[in-house]
Amino acid sequence: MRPVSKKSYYYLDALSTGNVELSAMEKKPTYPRPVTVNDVAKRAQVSKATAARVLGGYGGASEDVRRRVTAAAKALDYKPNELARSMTTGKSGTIGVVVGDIENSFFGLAVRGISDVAHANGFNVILANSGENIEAEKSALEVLVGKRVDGLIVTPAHSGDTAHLKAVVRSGRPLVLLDRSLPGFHVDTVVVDDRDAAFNATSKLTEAGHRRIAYVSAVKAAADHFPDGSPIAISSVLERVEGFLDACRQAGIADPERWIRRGGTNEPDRLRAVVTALMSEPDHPTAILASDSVIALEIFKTLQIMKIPIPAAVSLISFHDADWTSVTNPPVTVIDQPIYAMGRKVAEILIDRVNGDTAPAAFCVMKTRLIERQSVAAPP
Amino acid sequence: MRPVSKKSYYYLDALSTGNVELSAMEKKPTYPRPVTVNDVAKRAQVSKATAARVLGGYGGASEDVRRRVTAAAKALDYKPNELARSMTTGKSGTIGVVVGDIENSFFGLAVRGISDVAHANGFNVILANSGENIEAEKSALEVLVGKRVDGLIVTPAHSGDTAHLKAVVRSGRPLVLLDRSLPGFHVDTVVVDDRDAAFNATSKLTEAGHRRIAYVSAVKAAADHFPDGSPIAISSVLERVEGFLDACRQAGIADPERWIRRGGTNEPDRLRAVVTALMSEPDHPTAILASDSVIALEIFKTLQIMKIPIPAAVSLISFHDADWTSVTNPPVTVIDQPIYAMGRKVAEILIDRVNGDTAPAAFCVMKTRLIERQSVAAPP
DNA sequence: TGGTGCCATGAGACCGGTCTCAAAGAAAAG
DNA sequence: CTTTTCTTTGAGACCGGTCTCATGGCACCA
Repeated sequence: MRPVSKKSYYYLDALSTGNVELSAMEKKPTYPRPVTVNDVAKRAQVSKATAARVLGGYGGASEDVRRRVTAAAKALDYKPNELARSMTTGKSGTIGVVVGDIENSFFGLAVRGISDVAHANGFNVILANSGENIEAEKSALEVLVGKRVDGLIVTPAHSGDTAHLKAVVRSGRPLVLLDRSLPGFHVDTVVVDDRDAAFNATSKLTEAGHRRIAYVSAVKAAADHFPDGSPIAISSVLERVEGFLDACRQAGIADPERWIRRGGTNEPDRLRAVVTALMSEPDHPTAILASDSVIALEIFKTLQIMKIPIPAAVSLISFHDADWTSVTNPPVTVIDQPIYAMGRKVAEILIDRVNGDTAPAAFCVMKTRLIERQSVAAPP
Repeated sequence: MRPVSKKSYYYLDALSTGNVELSAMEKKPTYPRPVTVNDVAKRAQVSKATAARVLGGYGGASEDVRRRVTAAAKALDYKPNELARSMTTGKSGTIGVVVGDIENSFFGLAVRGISDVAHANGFNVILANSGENIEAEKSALEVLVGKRVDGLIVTPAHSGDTAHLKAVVRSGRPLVLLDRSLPGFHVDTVVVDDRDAAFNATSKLTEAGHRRIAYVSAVKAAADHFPDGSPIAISSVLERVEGFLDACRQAGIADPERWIRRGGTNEPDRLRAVVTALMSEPDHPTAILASDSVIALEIFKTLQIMKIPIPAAVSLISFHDADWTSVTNPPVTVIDQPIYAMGRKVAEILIDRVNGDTAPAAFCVMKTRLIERQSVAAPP
């Protein structure tokens, strides 16, 4: 027997086991190998290096050669292999974005802002969803770094666990935080004035005469209550809670913490239970502040089911001027955040960094605005 | 309230002292070169090939070597370069998705379905937005193919211009169409029964006694009217229009085409103008069928502004059971599409193809369901 | 004890680009 | 006409993995 090459061994194995895969493979049409610079070069009668220069648009070349190469490329339908290109240049022309919940229109809008700026600057966007889960965030980051993205935009799911983010910064890859800051972590950050926003909204409620005001947030946690010993892990949530509490205290409301509740991301059932329980208490709140529009929508639905009229029995204010908030009955008063602008801003900062900007880390706070509609009234 | 500077742009470094990371950054980006298999190999005292085998998990290796390499990798914090890996294997572990409008919750949900299946199978998703623009679609495709995605999911923006899609198929890269089919283009496709859905919804309106029914679609075009000589370029739109017309004709309505209108994607002003014009005609329609939820929302708002009561003066049915449709006043009757399931299905088909499935192209039609709420009544 | 087959390992080609460097040729300067 | 400078071009290394192939060692068997 002659020496058995790996190939013929595979072949024998397939035959002896009656493997169907092989016959499938045999049938599989053999697609043309994608054309490379080398193919173009040969056809244009120049060296690989020369062809690469005109194709990649970096070196000089005579008019004659340039024309020949371009013609050959078109004739062969040459498509550059971005992978190979990225490998030598070290640049992928891609930025990675990790958001908490892609289905939340807040992130949808922010991502559009990011994409618009990215594409205008010749960058592509790889989007990953953490589902507000820190482990998913870590693995997403791992993948994006593995793909050698040029920079990262992240809405960190947890401010306690930031080793993976610090590792990114240490490796020299630009990172910008969106919507949430990380205490003690000096890196470019774009957020809104969450504290002011919550303070203003809550003040609006206290001024209307409310004394029992609930704050319902989205972030999943072990317990429903915030003041349960479990720390608040997201800066924007913390800021909002503080603004909320400040406004309550300033209005002389005692123990406002008791009305703070958490729902869960993508867990409408759980949130509904929380709201139902909240409103079933004997001295239930007369006003609710919702931390985002999906929370608010669920609260709205639940109140509707419970036949609790807005704003007659309960007033409602929500973060995020989602599109539906103006068509409900009543339309709901919201805190308008410049989300699209935030997306643009965060992408602009990132791209500057990718292009070599070494200025000190910027902390960018954007203003919000209260849009008063008809979901706020005096308490019953 | 906490003072916020007008420019809302702070330099943290100016406030904090002695930030090591940043002062290092001010110098030059002399970051440590990322560690490679070679580095690991050297540290573990084995050859590059051996280290690569255990790191890549493909070849065999003795227990001793395996342990040494693993330890070295951990000590050096080795992160594989996916780019390099993809280049030799030809597989990137990534699927590309091109949707019409990422902000439309229809696509948001579908993308979540796709992502869930993709990630469960070890694939990553690169998302691109065509904005229903055929040129943007082409360029997105170009980029994704350049990045050597393993497969593509596309919602084609135009059924007349499909050369770029055919080129993808010809190159052997799996492609699956979502939500829209392409006539004469035999490739895996996942759609809903648009024609039936439109027929049923329209029938519901005719049964309620309506004779003047408008169909408002999202797709941008040169003119407002469909029957203007410009062909309908998207299969699902065409199917819906046909279902709509069939139902009208079956109810004995003459010239139903006159009530067909187009808005525009991401052009609320334009759509509002269309609706306003439509409803300002002397014999304006008494019912409207909206082709998706963002269209419906805009129609809803416009009618509200015009003080045209729903359903007293005008009945409304919309495609897509968007979350807000149940909280409006009145809640709107919708055609529920299994969007998330469609996303999952389309990803499953694609991944099967990537894994070598060579079965003939599948055409998958999913059923819709009419959810009756309170936006339909008899005409005034 | 030699043959045989398997396993572990290392050397080096390879993927498809970029980039460095040197040689050849052309134009400009002396 | 020679020297210098600039431009155009080609040869080949390189990026960081994968993969083929050859080799050396060991177990198994007659």
